[in-house]
Amino acid sequence: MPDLDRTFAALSDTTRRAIVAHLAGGEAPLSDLAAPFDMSLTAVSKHVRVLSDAGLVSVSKRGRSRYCQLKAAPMKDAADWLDDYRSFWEERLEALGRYLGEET
Amino acid sequence: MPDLDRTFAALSDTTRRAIVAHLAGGEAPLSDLAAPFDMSLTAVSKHVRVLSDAGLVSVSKRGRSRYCQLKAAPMKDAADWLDDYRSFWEERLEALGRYLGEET
DNA sequence: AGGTTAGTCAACCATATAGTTCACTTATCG
DNA sequence: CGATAAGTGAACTATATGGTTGACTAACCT
Repeated sequence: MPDLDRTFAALSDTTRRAIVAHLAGGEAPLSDLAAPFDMSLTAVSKHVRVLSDAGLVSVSKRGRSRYCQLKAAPMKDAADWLDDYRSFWEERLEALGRYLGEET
Repeated sequence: MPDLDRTFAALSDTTRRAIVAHLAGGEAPLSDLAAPFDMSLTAVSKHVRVLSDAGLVSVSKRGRSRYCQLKAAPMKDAADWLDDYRSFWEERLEALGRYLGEET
């Protein structure tokens, strides 16, 4: 599976995006990541594996904990892909704004 | 399914991203979209449906063709989500660059 | 040593995706 | 009218996802 496929797929789940948001504040062990969710630790572990397979997160054992860390590169790759179309949506939304605002 | 879930999921397929790229150049009928792919028209039709369910594309009948048009808003929503973490990855990648470049 | 905490693994279930083929409807062309 | 082109819909297959539970391993704390 191409990298971008896996990156976007990894980001296509609310739980995983919340995990990414959590990790943006610094590394955290699995159990910390799991705490906010009404879901088994196993389920969170699988979400982290999806993120890790996509390269969005790296996991390192320390004692009995698995510390997860957000990785920059795939985030940037996804943002870069979208940025190629930034001019497209900015023009459209500006045009819409002008239409709704009826200015001039 | 939350909007962002569907948007990212829609973008998590190479074929669909290629369709988006094609449509960024202007609207096109399904058969034009399908032409570059070694895949049945039915398959492409299903891809377009995924994009359309995600709000990324609108489809309008004209004659016997279905013209597809790229929609701006969900693209921007996805980019906005990623942008929240832009500072994160820029810092990381800059730090990496400094390390590799060994400047100062 | 014994108990608790952190996490994985395997099995299972339900649903979604990505593709196929075949049959069908519409619309255009001659 | 009849042929062709554009596209949908249904049925099918294979694989992935998102979740569960239960058994297990590994580490830390008394």
